[in-house]
Amino acid sequence: MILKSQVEWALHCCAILAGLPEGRYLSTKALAEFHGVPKEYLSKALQSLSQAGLVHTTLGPSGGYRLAGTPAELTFLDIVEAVEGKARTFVCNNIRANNPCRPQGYCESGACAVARVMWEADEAWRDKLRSVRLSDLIDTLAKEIPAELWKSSFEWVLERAG
Amino acid sequence: MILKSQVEWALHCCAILAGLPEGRYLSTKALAEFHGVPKEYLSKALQSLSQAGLVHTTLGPSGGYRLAGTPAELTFLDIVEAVEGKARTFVCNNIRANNPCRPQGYCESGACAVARVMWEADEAWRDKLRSVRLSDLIDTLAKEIPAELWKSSFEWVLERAG
DNA sequence: CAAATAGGGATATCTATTATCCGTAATAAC
DNA sequence: GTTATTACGGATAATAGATATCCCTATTTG
Repeated sequence: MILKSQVEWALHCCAILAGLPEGRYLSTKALAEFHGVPKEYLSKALQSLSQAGLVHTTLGPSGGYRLAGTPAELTFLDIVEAVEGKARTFVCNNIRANNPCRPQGYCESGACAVARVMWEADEAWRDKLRSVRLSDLIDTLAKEIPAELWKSSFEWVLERAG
Repeated sequence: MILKSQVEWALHCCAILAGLPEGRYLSTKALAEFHGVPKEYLSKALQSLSQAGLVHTTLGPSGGYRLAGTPAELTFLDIVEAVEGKARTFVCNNIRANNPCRPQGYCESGACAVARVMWEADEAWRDKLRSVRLSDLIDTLAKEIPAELWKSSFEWVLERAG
């Protein structure tokens, strides 16, 4: 069970978009080049972010993506769920229902106890992702990335932002 | 991203094995029939449990599986990891390394900040699974399953346990 | 009008999951 | 000892999902 690589791409892209000046947009092409990933496929991830309402888009030359809100309003969970979907990672196929000792027409009282535990773990995962905002990531990156690289990356983006 | 159905099977099988009297074994065939899942494929999941040391096996007629320890010594995480593997659910492909602004031969200081957050969430998931013991599940099931069904299921198993 | 863009659909490729089959060694019952 | 039954591992196939590419359309900028 491994998350799509698009999740990683989307997170990094949002981190870049978070540094974009007000009203500017960055294209799929620029984001793909910056991260060294295939443009066409990255486009699908960005469309997922768009459909989830996390980013705004504009068409035409100088078009592209910008965050729909502030980095503090966007959580890791928002981004992960936009790309990966909101479905639980554990699917209950209710195999207890195959128990040969069950009386005919027996009706379940509630969700399977096994599934409930797995779903609680799933929720713990989501809770953690919900607790980290994009702005937290930016703060961390600002501390860890050398000032020189931070600056040149910002300029690289500005040159291509419409 | 969805867990293997074998995870569900393994959890339910362990719940059954937990009720097995001391020194008795239950075969793949019986476990497969009880849960209504393909015997050959379930066998793979049980082999994973065996390789992880969670269950003991015996060959020959009246052979099969029993828990290696007590239900209180076995956690959900043990079972999930035995089947699903211990690998993290988020793989960092280090796409930050493709940043065109990076100086030649630039060396990472540590793990990517994005990956660290994703891995923390992964750990939160594992922490939750580690906190629930198989004995906890049995306690829950004992409360929720009608006494009649509980008893008949136990007898069904006993008839087939070697 | 021309160029560049997001968006969507169709399609292909690759990988992981799901599933089945068969041979081998070990064990228990007879 | 013989036979039946079992776990185990390897090989293989079928299916689904992830990864990736291509093309067409509508829209916007210059």
